[in-house]
Amino acid sequence: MHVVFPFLPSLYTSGVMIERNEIPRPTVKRLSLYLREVERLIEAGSLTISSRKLGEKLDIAATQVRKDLGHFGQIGRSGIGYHAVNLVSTLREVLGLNHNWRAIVVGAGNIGRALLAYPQFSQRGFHILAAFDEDESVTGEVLDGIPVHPMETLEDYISSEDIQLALVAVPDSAAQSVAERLVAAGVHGILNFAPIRLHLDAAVVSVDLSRSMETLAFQVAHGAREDSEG
Amino acid sequence: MHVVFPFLPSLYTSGVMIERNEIPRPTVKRLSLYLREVERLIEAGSLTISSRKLGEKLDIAATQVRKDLGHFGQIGRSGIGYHAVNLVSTLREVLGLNHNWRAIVVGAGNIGRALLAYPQFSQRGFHILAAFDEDESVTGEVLDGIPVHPMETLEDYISSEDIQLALVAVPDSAAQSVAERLVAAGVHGILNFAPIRLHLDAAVVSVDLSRSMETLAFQVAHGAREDSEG
DNA sequence: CGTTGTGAAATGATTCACAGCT
DNA sequence: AGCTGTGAATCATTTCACAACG
Repeated sequence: MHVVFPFLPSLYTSGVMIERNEIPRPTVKRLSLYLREVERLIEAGSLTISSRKLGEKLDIAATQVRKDLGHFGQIGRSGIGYHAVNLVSTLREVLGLNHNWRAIVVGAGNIGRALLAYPQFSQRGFHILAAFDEDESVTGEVLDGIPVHPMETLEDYISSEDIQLALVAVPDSAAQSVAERLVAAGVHGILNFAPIRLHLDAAVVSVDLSRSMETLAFQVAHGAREDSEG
Repeated sequence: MHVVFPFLPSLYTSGVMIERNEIPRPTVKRLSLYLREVERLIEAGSLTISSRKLGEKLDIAATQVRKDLGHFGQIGRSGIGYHAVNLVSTLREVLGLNHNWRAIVVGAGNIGRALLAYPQFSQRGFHILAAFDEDESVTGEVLDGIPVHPMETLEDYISSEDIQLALVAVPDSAAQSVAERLVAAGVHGILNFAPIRLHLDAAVVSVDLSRSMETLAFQVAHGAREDSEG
């Protein structure tokens, strides 16, 4: 399955040109890994990074790395590698991380609270501005510096605060209807923690903990000794 | 990439025969979805389930469903579909869910605590028996009915309690060394929440929240309107 | 007629091989 | 020598097409 760039004829922003074509889904998922690893290597003093060095750290073939990065034009230099700082900025640009994302958490149960306290989000430009919950014993409180509002105020908040992303950690039975409210109110992307397939006119990424555990159980039961994403 | 069944010449347990051959990785990841959906359909009164009905619910092509289930022998009936109850038991068997999995959580921070309270695990046969943390202010406590032990007792506990799985939610910098201790002490599978690639002689499934958010950001930034796993 | 199971074809992704640059 | 970029080849997965069954 491919993600199609719907821009015609090309997207040109802050120096990174992306031709109107397709980026394979597996590539998109690796971009995030590359970004994090390049940042680590810069931290460790690297000015320039070869596809081989990057691939070694991540257990990805060097030629795979080059094919992936090749989608963004000829950004490397023969005999040298990739300019580390430029590579970070290309990856951030492509992933959409230059945007300042405004997000909310819906559902202030155990998972919701863990998300409120997750420090990596704000470091990455994902700003969680509020949480929402149905339970009156929690609304009005401030958890980890983030206010919890009642569900009735959801739509008003999303439009007045210009919220683009929502992290949905509500009970399974409520997930579809909550997600519909979010999208109707203007949210464009949802990170879903309920183990159901949401049917929406929006981007959805799901984190399914039971499924991850079952994949793990399968691997252990069958003696597989190999990493995989959950 | 394939998961190879290391059994010769075949695995035969409680009625389900799996020939010694390979099951594609994408198939394994769908099995879990099938199981959950079939359970829901049984709940809703279905005795028999067709590949088309199952596929519709999950947005998976009917022929994909049939190819996937075809790995476990000829378990469907032409003109009828699959016997719902038998299908559940085949899927549970294949996924290794008949086993009573004994697990621990390492790291009793925000994510660790959310995992301790996650009800779906025990429903699925994953029993979390204890948590471990370095912080003395939390060791000795009981969270959601689960005791938190000090890290020094990790190895003894794993071997004496016969722990097979560990959910690792420790700081990034500690993840690799903690995971090594777990595997050395006898753990066979790790669900890893740190955004690093663990190098271990064990099955590893990783849940990477930042990466999921970045994949979501990419999709929103590029106008994709399609679900994906995180 | 609706359904499964399955070879064959098509599609998609990774790896190879190597030309060309530094 | 070490490196990127990329067409070609290989490998993996999905989809098609259809025979056989209920």
